[in-house]
Amino acid sequence: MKQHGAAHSAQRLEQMISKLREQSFRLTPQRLAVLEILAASEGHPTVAEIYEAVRARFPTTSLATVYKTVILLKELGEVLELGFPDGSNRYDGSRPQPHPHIICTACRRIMDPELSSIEHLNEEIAQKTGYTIQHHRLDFFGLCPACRARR
Amino acid sequence: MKQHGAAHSAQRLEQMISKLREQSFRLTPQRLAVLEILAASEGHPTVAEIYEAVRARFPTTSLATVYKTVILLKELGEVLELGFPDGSNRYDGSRPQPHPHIICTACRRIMDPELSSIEHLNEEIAQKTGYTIQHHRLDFFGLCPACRARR
DNA sequence: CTTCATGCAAAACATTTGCAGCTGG
DNA sequence: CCAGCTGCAAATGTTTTGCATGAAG
Repeated sequence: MKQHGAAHSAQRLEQMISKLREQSFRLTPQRLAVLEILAASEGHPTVAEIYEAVRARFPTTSLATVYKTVILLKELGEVLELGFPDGSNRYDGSRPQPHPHIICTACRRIMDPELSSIEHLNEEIAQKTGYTIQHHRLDFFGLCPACRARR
Repeated sequence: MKQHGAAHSAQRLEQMISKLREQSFRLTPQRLAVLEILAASEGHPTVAEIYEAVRARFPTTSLATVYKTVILLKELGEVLELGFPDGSNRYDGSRPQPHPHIICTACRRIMDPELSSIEHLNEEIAQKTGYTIQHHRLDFFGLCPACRARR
């Protein structure tokens, strides 16, 4: 269901670094640490989680810097921001293109399901509404098998 | 593309009132004002907008009460909450069931497009992942015809 | 009458900003 | 070197909470 972890992660990291260099952004150790965390993230970490992970590797990093870096990467299209109604924001640096998510409403875990027929929707909408579609967001909410069993 | 405004709005208001009575929640003037605004809302107002609209009719209402009422209605399933990555929350009291939205990234207007093949997706996901799907969220982002012309 | 709801102000959060000092290229 | 980045702390903005008062049922 997902690409091979380590290889994909290394590739993502390279891609992010290139993008920064391309646009003459500096590669500071703090930034690099954030990039590595995001590129390697299998889950969908919050800023606070990224901050903790970065600190383990580079202890003087500040929360503000993590925010600034994440925002920068988002603007460069190298990270996908997922905001939820409860105000929590999560980030996906592993797959920065929009893709569906499925969120367990009990354990709050987020997964990336495969789903074929979505690109189709963009076209249908464009045609019916006359809008130029830039991107979309599709989330499913429900109980994962483990949490369902636990009830 | 949408139900007839006034009739549908009145019907939604009745439905909300019934739901509150059913569960023995009190019908205060402040609540009623919020219900009316939400039931009649063609757009997708923010809490601040609801607050303003309610104040026009019932000037002593506090922001906290609007929040509490909106949260109550959300829990009763009578209002749909739409959170966005920028932290803004919007509410749809006119159609409380999940439905797709299309958001213009220039003028920020939100519309409700018709789209046939969504229920189908719930099933496909349930089958592929083993989750019990409770609800979903589908948003499209793009330029509306007016904003595109303006470029 | 007896809750439950309201309104106020303070608290709680998450995120952003201003700025002095540091540092990558 | 010096523009851009960092870290700190303060500011911001939104939503939540505690509690005394008021009113719905």
